[in-house]
Amino acid sequence: MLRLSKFADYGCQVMAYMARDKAVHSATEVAANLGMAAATVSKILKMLARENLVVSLLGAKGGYVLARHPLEISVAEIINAMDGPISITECSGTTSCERESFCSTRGNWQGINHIIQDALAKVTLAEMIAPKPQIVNMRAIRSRGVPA
Amino acid sequence: MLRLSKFADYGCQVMAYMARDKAVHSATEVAANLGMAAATVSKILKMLARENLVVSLLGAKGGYVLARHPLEISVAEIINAMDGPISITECSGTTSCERESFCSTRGNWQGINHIIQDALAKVTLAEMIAPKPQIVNMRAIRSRGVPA
DNA sequence: ACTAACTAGGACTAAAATAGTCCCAGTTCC
DNA sequence: GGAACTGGGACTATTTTAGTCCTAGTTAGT
Repeated sequence: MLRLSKFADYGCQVMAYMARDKAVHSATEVAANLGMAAATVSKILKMLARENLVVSLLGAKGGYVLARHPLEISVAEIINAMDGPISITECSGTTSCERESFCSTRGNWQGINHIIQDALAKVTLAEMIAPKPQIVNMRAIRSRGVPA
Repeated sequence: MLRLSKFADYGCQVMAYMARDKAVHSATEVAANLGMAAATVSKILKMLARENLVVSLLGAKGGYVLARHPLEISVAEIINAMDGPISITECSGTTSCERESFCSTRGNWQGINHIIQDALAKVTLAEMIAPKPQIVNMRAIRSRGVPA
């Protein structure tokens, strides 16, 4: 139900790849290693650069490097960079919709948004690339058991 | 970033409308009251009925009623009914993708999915229609302050 | 100074998902 | 029997998304 665009997914993969070392990676190189089209990876890296998640180095031998340590980059940031601001519905608060009278639900959507935002903000890139999938939220596991 | 389809949004509105009383509501009536196209509302109610969130009554004077008490219907269920199963990425576990070697991130997506799923499962329809927007998650507020 | 290897940015196209409409068949009430 | 409904699916239009390509600008090496 909650769709994440492919870009957001790609974005995470690219970031995860780059997080493995501090070397400069060109778009072509990343593309080759991830088995993705060069043009697509290039586009994704441009987007990530614009949002300051990666730093671009111009010129020959240029490329991209993570802007921060993987521990300091959250999944929420990556998704934000690729798909725009997190919001589960269109009426995100600023614009008032005509149906507002019926839409007492709005406050709750916003609450839900916050919850999801929080959940994603807590997962760092470092956790994403952990070889053995790390458990994201210990409380959730304690109360519900380990997800299948 | 997390997009909810319009259908899911509509679905919640329709459910919220129906939750106000226990009367039988026809699709046309709901449509008129919510200011939506009759055909669209009809489609939405059919979907909700197929997922047993509303009960349909055939024939003249027929229509729809909530299948359960608003307190026992979660937002997650409504969204599920409209948009299919909750899943933030495409590789939801059963199918293995070719990129699996790079995709050590998968375990974490699943964890994130669970968190979001949980968050939505905790919000009931009754809470959604509460006149004063209820706070969904007290912990979140305590730790971060009331959302703007 | 020239060339090769890069990124920046945006225009553009193709493909797929979404939203929305319509139609016909079946059910029930009066 | 006719009117008022839902059930189900086919269909179309629209919007999003994904993906490609082109031109300009930057840097390293020779």
